[in-house]
Amino acid sequence: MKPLRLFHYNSSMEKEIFRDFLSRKGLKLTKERQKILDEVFTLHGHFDPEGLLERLRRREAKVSKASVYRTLPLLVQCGLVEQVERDGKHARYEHTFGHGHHDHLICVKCGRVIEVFSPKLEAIQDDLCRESKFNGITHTLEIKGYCQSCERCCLSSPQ
Amino acid sequence: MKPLRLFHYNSSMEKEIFRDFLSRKGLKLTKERQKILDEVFTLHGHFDPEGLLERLRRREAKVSKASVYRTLPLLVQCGLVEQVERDGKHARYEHTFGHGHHDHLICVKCGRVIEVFSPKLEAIQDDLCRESKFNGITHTLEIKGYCQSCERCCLSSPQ
DNA sequence: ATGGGTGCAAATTGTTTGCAACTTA
DNA sequence: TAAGTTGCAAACAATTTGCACCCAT
Repeated sequence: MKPLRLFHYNSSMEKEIFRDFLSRKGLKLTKERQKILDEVFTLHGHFDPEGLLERLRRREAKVSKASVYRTLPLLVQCGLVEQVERDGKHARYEHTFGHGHHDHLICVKCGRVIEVFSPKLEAIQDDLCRESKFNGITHTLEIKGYCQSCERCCLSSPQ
Repeated sequence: MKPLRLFHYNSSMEKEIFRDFLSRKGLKLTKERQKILDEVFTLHGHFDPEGLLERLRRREAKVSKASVYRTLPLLVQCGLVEQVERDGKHARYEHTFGHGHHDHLICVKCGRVIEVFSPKLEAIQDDLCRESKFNGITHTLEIKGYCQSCERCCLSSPQ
């Protein structure tokens, strides 16, 4: 993990990671998988399969919906992408490599997402895992509530 | 909130809370809603709409699938139930009243769920919200990894 | 060349909804 | 009795899958 930080961020690193992962499982790095990987790391922030597909279409990239749905779990499995929220029916993802781990404050009124990070919080989670003899790999923390502007303008509205 | 702790836990309290919530919104406490509420507080642990419906059927309770799906959001809205995980397609819930807030360590190998709680962690979350001027209402923390027994026996198996 | 991968369209499946009849406040 | 609620079945929408052809390794 450490050495990576010494280099200038290189956009082909995630491709190498993905390729390694695939070959270790006897799978292939096809053009479609590459296009999907590129798009995921080009866009910053969260995305859902639908939106990703749309972005791919808006460029040249001809990738089918099925391939998007088949590739996302692979990206999650090899740790390049995380599933961050599943509100209603939509699964939402974000890429994690070169992005840094963080948690989310989600406004239930306007949907805004604020990214936060606290080393102390990470440390306490390690403690919790240790106490339960649990080998924690990843975690998701989502705090739902009201962001500043919704708090200000909608205080007394119903719901 | 305080007075409740002074009494021995009384199974009708959640009913009162639900009734109050409903009447405040001009809704009614129907037999179906009561049966659903009872079942949710009878079962301990997590559940999904499907499983809840099955349990209801296994007793006398004639409640339709539609009513289950229509009632669960109400229970969430009034704070008696929380949505805790959404893995694959299934939404999972648990009741919170008389149960105490806690977070989850989820084993990705065997699916076991360990409940944990840390006041320090809660406090740090409050800090995070304050820094972002965010009014946090609820939160969900899920740490995924390997529980002790899966760690022991499956260390080198693929995936 | 061979085994995995793709696109398409059809199938699945969890969840939502329209509606006529029924209950609760 | 007025307004919300139910059950049913049909509608939806996100995701998955079968299959014939295609392409990395």
